[in-house]
Amino acid sequence: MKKVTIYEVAKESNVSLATVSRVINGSTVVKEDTKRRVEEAINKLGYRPNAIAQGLALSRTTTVGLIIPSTSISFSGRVINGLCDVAKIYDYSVYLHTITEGVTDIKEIIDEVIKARVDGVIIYADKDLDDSVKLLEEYNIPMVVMCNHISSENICSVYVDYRKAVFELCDSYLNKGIEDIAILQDHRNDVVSNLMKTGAEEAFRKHKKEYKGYINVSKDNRSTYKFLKSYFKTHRHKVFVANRDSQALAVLNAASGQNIAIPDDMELICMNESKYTSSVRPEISSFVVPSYDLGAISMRLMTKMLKDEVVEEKEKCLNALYSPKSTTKD
Amino acid sequence: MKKVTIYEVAKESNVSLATVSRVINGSTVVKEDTKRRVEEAINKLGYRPNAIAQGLALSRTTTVGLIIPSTSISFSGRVINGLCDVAKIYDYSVYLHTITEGVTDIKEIIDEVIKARVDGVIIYADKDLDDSVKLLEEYNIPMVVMCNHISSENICSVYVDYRKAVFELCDSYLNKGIEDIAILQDHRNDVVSNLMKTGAEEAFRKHKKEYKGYINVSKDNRSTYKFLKSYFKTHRHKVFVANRDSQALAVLNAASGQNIAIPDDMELICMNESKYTSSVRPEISSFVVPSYDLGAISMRLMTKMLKDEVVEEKEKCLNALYSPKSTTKD
DNA sequence: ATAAATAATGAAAATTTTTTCAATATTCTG
DNA sequence: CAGAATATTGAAAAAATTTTCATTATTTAT
Repeated sequence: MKKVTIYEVAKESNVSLATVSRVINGSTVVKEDTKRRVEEAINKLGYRPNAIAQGLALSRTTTVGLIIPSTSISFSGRVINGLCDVAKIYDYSVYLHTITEGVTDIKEIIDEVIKARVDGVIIYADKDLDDSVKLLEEYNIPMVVMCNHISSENICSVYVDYRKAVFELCDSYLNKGIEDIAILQDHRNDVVSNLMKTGAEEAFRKHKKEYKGYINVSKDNRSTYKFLKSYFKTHRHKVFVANRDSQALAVLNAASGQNIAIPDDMELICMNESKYTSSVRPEISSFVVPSYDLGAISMRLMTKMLKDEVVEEKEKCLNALYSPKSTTKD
Repeated sequence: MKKVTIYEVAKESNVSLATVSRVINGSTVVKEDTKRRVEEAINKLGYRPNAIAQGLALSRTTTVGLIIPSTSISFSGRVINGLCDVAKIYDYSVYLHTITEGVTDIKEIIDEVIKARVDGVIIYADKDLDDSVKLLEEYNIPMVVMCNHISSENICSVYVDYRKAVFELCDSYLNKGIEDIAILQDHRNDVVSNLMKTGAEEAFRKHKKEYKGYINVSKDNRSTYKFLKSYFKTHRHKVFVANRDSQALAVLNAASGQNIAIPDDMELICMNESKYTSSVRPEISSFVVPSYDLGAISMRLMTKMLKDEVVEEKEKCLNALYSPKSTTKD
């Protein structure tokens, strides 16, 4: 089972390498007759072009590096899906590198990606990855940053406007005279939490008030649940905002345990809708975050940069759609 | 910003290409002094080897193609994590291709993977992908098949033994004289459902009974929920087994709506534990499926094949761990 | 029918690396 | 110190493509 190269195809069809190459790429016209001969040879021999050799000859790999944290995988999963689907449309391949917090050396990954000569890099950069972006910037490679707004000559960014989401949420409650809004904060200190913070504070400022409803918890859902169970023995809130879906479930369970009826005693809102927040009972409100789109749009922007199309918007802001708990009882 | 190649490094450090290559790869000893000179040049110029050229010269890319369906992304997500983590340890990169059912043309993906000259392919092959495996087989490329047991010269496989899990589950209930066990079946007709079927049937056969407790539902959770809501008006079961976590939640919600107490009136068991099945109330039992391990082991097997280590077991069977609902109230 | 224009093809260089084989330099042995 | 043995290095080929420039073949216009 020897490997068949362009040479064999050339010999089989009695033409030169150049002509075979032309048939493969459709770059120049070749006579209908020779084209057919070459194609027959390709099929007969089962020839598949070698992308590595092509990459070398063209200094182009039609490959995009994706660097993404492995936490919150169901979210990143949808991002990856969107990204891959669009990549496929534009004939790009995806080089995946996941980052396991505290384990992965990001410099190594960047080295890897640069070595692989990907045409561009898409990186999911919540707070922790800020300096990776800077590191990559030095290579002057086209980049799309997800989850953060940074842009420059070679960099586009796509993010979800959690600030606006929380602002509007708080604003509407404040308009109704409700100001007892709790926001769960874990200690990730990531972009999302910070945007939420800003949104809440802006809303309260608009109403000439100061926001101080943060409830600090750990990253671990189980201990968050335990904490809240005792917390609810002494504290109540009209509105409770959680970031991730698993946090929202922890709140829900802790609240139910203390006979806090949702939504009557307390509104529970999750910033990231998932199939779980939408199927749990009692039903809770949530923001539908366009995670698939986040990936899809990022990749689309990347293809634009790579194909030298004009990128009219270098920073793309996506809205989270508020989806109040369904009131219909089916 | 011109690109720096091995030539520039050679010139800068006054040695030949060959010597630079030797320093980079540590393949042969070079004099300590020259080695230092070369390394200085590499740092000074910021040289990064070109993996594409290396790939061409070596006919080896240290790259593994991963083909995985995009459905059930939180599960695949963990698989991907395990896989990437192990890949990193052995210095392999991952070429990701997701398959969107009904959208993606698998032949195209296989073409892509072959073109990219990956060193091996790992494919998640529940039923639908059987023929892709056959297609790939023709290329005689090292393969690991996840979720299915196929093995041959060049193929290893790793799967979770749902058959055994369901067998033991049913057997233990039958031993207690409980035989009213319902199993939810959607129409995916995938490997997992079939294994579950086999397990249940074997257990019942062992007790000289015939199993016929399947409840057929659609793939869509929302309609499953609606269906079950009316189903429970007229039917009751002692034990109810769901495959995916979202299905289990649908059962839970439908049952609660009909005042079926879990676990007192009905035991609910989910075959795939997730952070949701483990945090929902009332608590439900579930099998912990080692999805991370599934990916990690697959990649480890792949590295063994690629490094020509002996692979003692070509088929690796993983057990799902039964985790009955926690009885401790924290 | 011939010159001019155009279409189709091929030869060879270029892409960046590894590796083999040969050459040179160094160290050792007696 | 000569010759042998060994260590270190370099020249060139090889990997599979694309592309430029030149050449040959064909068509068009006169």
